[in-house]
Amino acid sequence: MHSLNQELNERSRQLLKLLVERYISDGQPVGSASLSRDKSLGASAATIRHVMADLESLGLIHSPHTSAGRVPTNKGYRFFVDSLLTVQQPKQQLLKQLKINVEQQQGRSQVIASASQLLSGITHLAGVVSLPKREAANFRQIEFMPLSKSRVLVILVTNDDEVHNKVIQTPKEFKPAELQRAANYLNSLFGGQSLRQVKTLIAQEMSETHQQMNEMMIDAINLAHQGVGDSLQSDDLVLSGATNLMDFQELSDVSNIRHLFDAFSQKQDIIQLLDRCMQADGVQIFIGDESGYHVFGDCSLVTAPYSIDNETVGVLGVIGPTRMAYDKVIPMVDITAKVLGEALKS
Amino acid sequence: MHSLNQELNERSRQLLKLLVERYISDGQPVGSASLSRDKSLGASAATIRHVMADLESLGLIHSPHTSAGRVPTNKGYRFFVDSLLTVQQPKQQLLKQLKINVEQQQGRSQVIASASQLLSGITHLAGVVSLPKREAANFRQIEFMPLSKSRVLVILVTNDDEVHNKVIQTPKEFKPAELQRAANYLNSLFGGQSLRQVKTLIAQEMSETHQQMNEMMIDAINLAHQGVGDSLQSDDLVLSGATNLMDFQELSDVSNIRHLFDAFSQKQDIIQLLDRCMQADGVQIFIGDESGYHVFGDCSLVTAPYSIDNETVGVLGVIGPTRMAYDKVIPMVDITAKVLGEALKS
DNA sequence: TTTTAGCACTCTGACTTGTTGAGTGCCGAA
DNA sequence: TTCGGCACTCAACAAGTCAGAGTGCTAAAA
Repeated sequence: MHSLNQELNERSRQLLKLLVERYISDGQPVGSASLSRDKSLGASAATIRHVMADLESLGLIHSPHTSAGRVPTNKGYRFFVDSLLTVQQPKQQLLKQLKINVEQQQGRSQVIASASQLLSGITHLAGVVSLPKREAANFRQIEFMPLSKSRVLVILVTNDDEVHNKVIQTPKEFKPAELQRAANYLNSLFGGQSLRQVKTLIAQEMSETHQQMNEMMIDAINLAHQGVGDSLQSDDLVLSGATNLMDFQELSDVSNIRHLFDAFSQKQDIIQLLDRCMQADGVQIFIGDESGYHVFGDCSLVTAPYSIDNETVGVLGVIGPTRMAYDKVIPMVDITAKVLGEALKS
Repeated sequence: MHSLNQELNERSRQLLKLLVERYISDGQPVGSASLSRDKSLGASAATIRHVMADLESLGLIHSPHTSAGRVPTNKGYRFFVDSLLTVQQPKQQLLKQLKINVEQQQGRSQVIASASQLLSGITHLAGVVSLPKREAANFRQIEFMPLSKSRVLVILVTNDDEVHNKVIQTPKEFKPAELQRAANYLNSLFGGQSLRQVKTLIAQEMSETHQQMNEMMIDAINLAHQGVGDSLQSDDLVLSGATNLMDFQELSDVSNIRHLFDAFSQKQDIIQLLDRCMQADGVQIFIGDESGYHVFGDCSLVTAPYSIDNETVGVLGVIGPTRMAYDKVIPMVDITAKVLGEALKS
């Protein structure tokens, strides 16, 4: 099969574009007569019907029933966003407003929450932001606090002023002074490096022959291993405006909504899905079940990774019905990712 | 108006009880014929109709339309749960299962999440647990960490192994050693006391004449004031199984569900509502909009406070349609509160 | 060969109509 | 006070009608 681009002549593409746009704005199947009224095509309803028949045989549109107009298929949407879509650049004013809103928040979690809310508020869809990967954060300070004989509380502070804590089991009892020394040692060893580096450093130290290390250092490394170890992949996400999705009839049967919200409270699957978008460079779009996630049968997901200092640390995006205003959503997701990255830098 | 208890004779009460039970189990308006088939009443349909007419004029039941059976009103439910309900004691085995499930979790938040999930899982309704008030927790240790010239990170560890942190602005620049001294001082001063006590202590110290205090102590108290100050009412709640509510037809029109879920993601109003239940001693029930919260128009809320060492620290409960199996939900909420309190003690 | 008008056909959705069954209120007898 | 009987009401369902929108096909026009 050769590319649709070659298969379709200019008029067919124009027609498909018009049809998708019309369906997105009206939500009703669009028929030949309605399209022929649009002067930009300059063809009669009958001609349009011919073209539509072609498009249907190519699987780009289909009829819900005999005498309803046509509706884009997922494949049709895909072709539309890939080859036909002209995105609207968002107003400069909106960008400014966005920046102000996000940057006036204080605290990492506030900034992220506001980004998510802005996404959902402006698009009237559901906004989602994955929390920044901790691996990218820098090690600032570690402290140990004895809780009981064999339990120690590890407090890890990263340079984005976040505090992570974890209770670990220790093989032996440590005296406060020992813990203090271990912390001092680790702080001088790891201070300022990224958690990813720290992790590899710990792995190195543990595998090396412990010739030039004294007992305290060995203990310290072991403690760090337990305390820092799996605290890296604490994935989570912030979801806003999920209820916006209830306003769309195409999703509005209760069982559909139920599945969707089950997925939202599950989180796990969505986190995985977003993780897959971390690799991509710019805006990425999943239409319908392209995500391999059947719950999104009638939904699309528009995502963009966001980065701090050129390093991708997370993903944000918008979830909505396949029938969404891609021309507005895509740039919105795009600039929100940039704004969020900027805001997190400081 | 004298009490309904006097107004109603035994048969009327039996009938109301039967009617509510029938409606709760079937979800259909229940008619006189259907009730007369129940031998326990021993009255004909016509007689039952007379009684029903009385109950209707008292506002305890009503007809959705001329020829549909009767349905309990909120007032009817209220009378039912207050005077007619015989709760089922839950099986011993369930209690055991519950205990095992909750106690095998590790970490406060895990324990709470499991309690919420069990509530929703067993009742097939929405479970909700408010996080324990921090005020009840004991002060264990405080640490200060300089972030920049005028910003200090306060780390507060409580005896339930929870770590709370907050960035505060300081009027002057502190040297690390100064912060260390301040922390030491505060730790020796407050160690082991409840945060509520600590709070009053701080207030006292600040209002007293600072005669016998040196400058370090004054700084320390000021830092503590900022760091501990409003960290007390960090209210939050854990909600599970909200999607269960979508299964009930009486709520299943989309706009109803939307309002309900808006409220859930809002959280604030529900937190307030739960807070009001902290005062109550045992299980408390809000039927319909008795809560003063119109979103719950067709919902009821069954709550119970839970306590650690005889001190009430939080509230848990179940949200469901007014037509819920109160006889099973009430004891379930009751024992879950006890189990949760126990589990949090250790 | 492509485009167009015309036509018969199909399907949905809104509306009407009739029927059934459940339930009610009232009345008069037991 | 209780009960059976009776006329009445209403929702729910099924079936039928109708207008409107849209289609595919065909034959004529460009």
